[in-house]
Amino acid sequence: MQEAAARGITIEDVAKAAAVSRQTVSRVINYSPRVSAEAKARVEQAIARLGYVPSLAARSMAGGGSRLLLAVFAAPAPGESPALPLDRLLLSGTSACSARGYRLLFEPIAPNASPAQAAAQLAATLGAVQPDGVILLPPLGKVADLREVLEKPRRIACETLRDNDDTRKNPGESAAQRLLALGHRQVGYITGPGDPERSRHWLAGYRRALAQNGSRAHRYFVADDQPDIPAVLDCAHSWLMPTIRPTAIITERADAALAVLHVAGALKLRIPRDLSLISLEDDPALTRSQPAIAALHDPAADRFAAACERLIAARTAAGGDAIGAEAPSAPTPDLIERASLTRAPRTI
Amino acid sequence: MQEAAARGITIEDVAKAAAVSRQTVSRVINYSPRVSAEAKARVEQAIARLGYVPSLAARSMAGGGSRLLLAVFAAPAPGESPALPLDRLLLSGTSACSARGYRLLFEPIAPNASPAQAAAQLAATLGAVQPDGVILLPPLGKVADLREVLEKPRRIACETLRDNDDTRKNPGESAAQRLLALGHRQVGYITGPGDPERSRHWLAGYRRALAQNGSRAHRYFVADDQPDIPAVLDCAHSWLMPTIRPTAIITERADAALAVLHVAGALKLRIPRDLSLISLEDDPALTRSQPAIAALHDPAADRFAAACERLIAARTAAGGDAIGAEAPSAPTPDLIERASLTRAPRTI
DNA sequence: CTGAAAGCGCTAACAG
DNA sequence: CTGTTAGCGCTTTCAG
Repeated sequence: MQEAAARGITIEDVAKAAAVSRQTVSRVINYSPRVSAEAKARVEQAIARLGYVPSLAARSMAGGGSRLLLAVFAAPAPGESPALPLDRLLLSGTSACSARGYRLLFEPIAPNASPAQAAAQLAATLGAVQPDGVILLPPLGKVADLREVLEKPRRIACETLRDNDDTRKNPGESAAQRLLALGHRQVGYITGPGDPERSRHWLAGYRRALAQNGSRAHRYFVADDQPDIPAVLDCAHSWLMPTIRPTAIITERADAALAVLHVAGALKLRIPRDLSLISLEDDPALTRSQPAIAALHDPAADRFAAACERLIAARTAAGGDAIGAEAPSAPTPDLIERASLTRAPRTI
Repeated sequence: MQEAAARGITIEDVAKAAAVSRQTVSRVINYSPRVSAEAKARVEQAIARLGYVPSLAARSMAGGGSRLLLAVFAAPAPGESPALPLDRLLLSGTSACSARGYRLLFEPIAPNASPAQAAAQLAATLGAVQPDGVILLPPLGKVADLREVLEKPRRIACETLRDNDDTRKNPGESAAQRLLALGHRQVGYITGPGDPERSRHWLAGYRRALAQNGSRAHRYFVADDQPDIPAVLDCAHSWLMPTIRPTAIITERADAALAVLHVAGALKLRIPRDLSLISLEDDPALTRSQPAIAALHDPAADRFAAACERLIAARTAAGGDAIGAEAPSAPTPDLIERASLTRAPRTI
């Protein structure tokens, strides 16, 4: 990377500098094993010296694959916030791709588009970009028209990131079960703003877990439809003020957990001794709070990165040439235990 | 768009179907004026019928421009949250680009990379992608090595999105001035977690505004270094409890504004009659709160989209061919007035 | 206004 | 193991 000059330097220049043919250079940059160690060394040196970088466009055109992945997502309606943690997906996906020499392109589907329109839009992008793989982000995995477009002209590798709920254990249920295992019976649940359907689903999981353990807290300590922080504060206060109160609270959102933490503090309740806390959404702020608050790990970003890796691996394998791709990183545990968690107190 | 089949259909197919040469088709899809209306119509019809979409790679290779824009940003260190509203940038940038047939690629620069390493990384990407333009997101605009890379081999059009602070009126100052204009003197300021340097800068603006108006509130009602919601709640409570209290509060973060709103409610203060509120960060939740909270509009996404548009327009103009690009959308006002704002009460 | 020719940088086939 | 020969689909340049 000495010269770092990238534009204008072609495979031809490298071939000349290394005194080999273009093909040999091509083989080297494509990790073909059929190159002598010596030639390979010369080529690699020339590449480094010249600062050669293969052109994506040329590779794509010559049939070597575009080395482009396309992530398709539903654009939020104006004024709405996206249903996906787009920033985290961008970060994890991009790094997964770039580690393997791939690039990731995000394609929004207009929020009000019909399935047919969405399919047409995707088809156009597919034709223009010719990605090596496509990831359908939720809830697009369910749209049949889109999947069809990926099969029709030429089958394109496709990964579908389903809603977490399809894969992950129901977060509400997981959290509740953990708390129940710690002996808690009076477990509260506070929903957050966001996709109401998701909330309903998670809440149902929580209710299920509690019911199975004979707790009735889910009849009393459930705050449904709590959009903002003021409401959460009110709710927490009304729950924690009386003598009969929850010994543990689950919140869907990180800021809600923080709010509960504050109310507890104001009421002289010690965390976790008097009250255990779990947030269903993780956030750096939960690490810094006093005490730190346990949270469920959202695997969306990890699974997205994994999907990218699979897509890339698929093409690499199909190409036949072996390239030492690092193993996908180990999965993170579901629940990140932090100081906000402890056994239920003896007295109810 | 009848067939929507995109792959495999080339300019050649269209030319045949329209009974013209490839060139004429090329001229049509590039909006060249030198085509007879009749030929143009035939071509356009053929394109629609066949579902033809020009290949980016081929266009790029033939020298027609890659129709790719590259947005370079500093990746946050692991565990940190990004300094930029990446999701909003992605949304606005992507839509600005796709409206003109362009695509946007995000390139993270490793957080611990030296300027030289960053430059090498950018050079590599430049060589591979050959974008028609590059946007350097803050704080990368200041890195000389990066700008140099964009000049050296072949000058690449570049827009630099500077920190808001460089362009926008200091948000802390703006908000304070608005409040002062409304007659407020006791104006409080609550920082939020995030870039401490930014906080310092905004806070300084607030202080300046107050000092120029002879208020001393900035000596008493400033909560610096308030990382989380619990702390904000404590702070708001301690300010609003006494008889001598601020008549207006500025918060850097939306959730902090919501927290203050709650505390005020608990203390039976009516908003905005007893307390005016401005958040320096806007958020949909501020619309839904009771009452809605005024906020400063963050122009980052708009300016990013505008930068993309400029880059595209530059290349289009250079190409010489006229394409009717819509005028960039009108700028949004700085301060979004909402119900949380009113004149200061007569009594101090 | 239209067409023909040439080539962008690379990789898939084939030979050697 | 290496080199040669063809294009990929499009745009440029140059002729009509």
